[in-house]
Amino acid sequence: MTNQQKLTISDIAKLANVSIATVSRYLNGQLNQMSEATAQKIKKIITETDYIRNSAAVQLAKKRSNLVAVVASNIDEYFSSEYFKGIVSILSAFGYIGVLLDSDSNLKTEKAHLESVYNQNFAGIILQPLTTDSAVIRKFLNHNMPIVLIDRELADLEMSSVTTNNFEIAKYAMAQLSPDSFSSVTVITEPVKKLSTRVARVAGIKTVFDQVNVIETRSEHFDVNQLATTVDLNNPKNLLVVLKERLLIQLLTHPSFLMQAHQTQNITGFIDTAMPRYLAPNFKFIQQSPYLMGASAAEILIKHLSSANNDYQQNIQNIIVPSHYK
Amino acid sequence: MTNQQKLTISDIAKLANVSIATVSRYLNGQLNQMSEATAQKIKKIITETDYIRNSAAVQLAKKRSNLVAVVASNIDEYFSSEYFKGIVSILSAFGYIGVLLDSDSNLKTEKAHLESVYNQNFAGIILQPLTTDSAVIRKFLNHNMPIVLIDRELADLEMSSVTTNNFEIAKYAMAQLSPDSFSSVTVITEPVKKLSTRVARVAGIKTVFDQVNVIETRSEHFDVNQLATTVDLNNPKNLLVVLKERLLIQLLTHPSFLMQAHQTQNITGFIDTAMPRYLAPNFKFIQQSPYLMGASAAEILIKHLSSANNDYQQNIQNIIVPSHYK
DNA sequence: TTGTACGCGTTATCAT
DNA sequence: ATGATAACGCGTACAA
Repeated sequence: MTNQQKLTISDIAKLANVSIATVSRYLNGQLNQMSEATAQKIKKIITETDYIRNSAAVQLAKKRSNLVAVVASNIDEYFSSEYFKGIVSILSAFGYIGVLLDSDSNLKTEKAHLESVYNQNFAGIILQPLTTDSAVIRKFLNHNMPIVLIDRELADLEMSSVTTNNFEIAKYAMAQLSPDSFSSVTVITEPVKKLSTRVARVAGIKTVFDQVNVIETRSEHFDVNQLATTVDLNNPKNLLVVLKERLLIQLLTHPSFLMQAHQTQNITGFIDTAMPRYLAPNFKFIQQSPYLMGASAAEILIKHLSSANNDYQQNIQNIIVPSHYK
Repeated sequence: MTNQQKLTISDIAKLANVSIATVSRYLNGQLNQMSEATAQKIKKIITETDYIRNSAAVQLAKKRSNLVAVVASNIDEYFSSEYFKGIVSILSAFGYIGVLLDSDSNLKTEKAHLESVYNQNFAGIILQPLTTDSAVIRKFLNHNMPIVLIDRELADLEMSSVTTNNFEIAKYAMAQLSPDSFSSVTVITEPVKKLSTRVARVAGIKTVFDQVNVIETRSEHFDVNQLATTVDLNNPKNLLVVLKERLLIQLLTHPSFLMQAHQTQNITGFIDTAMPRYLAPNFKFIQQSPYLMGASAAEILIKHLSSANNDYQQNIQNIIVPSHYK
């Protein structure tokens, strides 16, 4: 193991018998500003010595970073990893590198991350917000750090965002399920609070059904047996709508459901993977497109990044990536 | 939206009527080196102006970064997100921030990430390697950039790692399944190649069973129906061992298995979540502890980070976090 | 085509 | 307790 001292650009310059300016130009791809010979000379030295730039110095001099923070509400969700992949695919095409921070469904963690992102001068941030308090986020705008929201919006602050058509698709799905054959609906969801996503979904459902019973639970503590004590899971006149895939899967894998998997559909929900379809091949679900959402978010961010300093306001976009009931 | 220019430490110094040295001391928590009065004065200005340090400059001056890269082979796996959470929990306690890069099961992507990590001067890296080529990684060692491997090892290079007891637990699980009642074993796995994890698991199985048929597939293309044409899934004398949770779930949700869920166990596998247990409550599986593995990896990295420059070799640790058959 | 010299924002050493 | 100032490593006018 060779323990080389850190080489600097001036070391390379000396070794190549050129000035640091020339080396710097080489490093920045300005090859047309130098003779082929010197370019080769420099290239040789650099590969031989395995030299790498000090990116802190680069950032300081160039006044910009190429790191984009992606703050996910909880990476346990398949949804997160999928949109992250979408984000990275776009970002990397523009020379940015996307790094994932996990809020772990914890408001304090999210706040800490936002603080970090803020301090580490990332070039921009894509945020799936946990908080509904826009004050935490305003800071980014004040400091001209581009931000785009994904999955969820914030009520009282105008900024770029990528969401899905929660309200419309919920409404549409309900309409497809021949409302006449159900007398009531039970919605199973994580706590609705003010989260735009969940609020919109419930609202969409309520446009079709009058009798809507919303049951809030947390997936970590979700117990189907206990649920069965308050809800008649086998009542064919009661439609179950599950707003989160993990909860849906737990329901579908419950023995009472496995038995009736081929009967008339009396359960549906929002899904991100194909797994619910394995469990109930004949049922329809509301399928989101997280990868696409991520890609869109990244595209918007790139626009903000590559536009002049002060026109964040001008470039604000609110994109809706539709989900499908199928 | 106020469009403030970026404040620097010297701006703060002027506003507070002190020198930049004093402000710098304040920022670095050396409060005992100044009067209470000046500390308050500086604090006031900083909060009022919402000043933040330029971390590129800090890094340049301090010659160190507080970013740790976590390069996952594919974040679709629940396994990844779980160990990432474990990593972050330790890292953040030491003031480091962990950022996740996703290789997306793609060797080229992994290589690109390693290159990035290398160039962005992160403080260290935790890698779940896709490659079996240690040359790619040797560079990190050469440049004194601490690295610890997670989940998988590399044959020909000595470095810190955290793995599980793949061989032993596979062997143990086989022994528990009363080998006499099975005449053969079918192993279903993603391509084994040289991946240490899969190799060890298969080896463990083979110590107990002679008749082992290894079927390689990719989870994206996995088709249970097709598998059924070559393997008799309902043969009670044939034990199915699935090395990857996602494949296992697809098998368990297949109609033919749902029917026999309460019979004698003729299928098992490696799992990371509770989902397979929902599907087959009476079966036993090999459960890993990704969160713990992540935490261990981070602890090792911290040691490398906080020890002197040149003794990576001295601090090499190879930790095994056991999995359990239950 | 190539080189000199200054600036980027902060830390840390040495004075005072 | 506080201040002046030389690094840190690189980019980039401006010169040559």
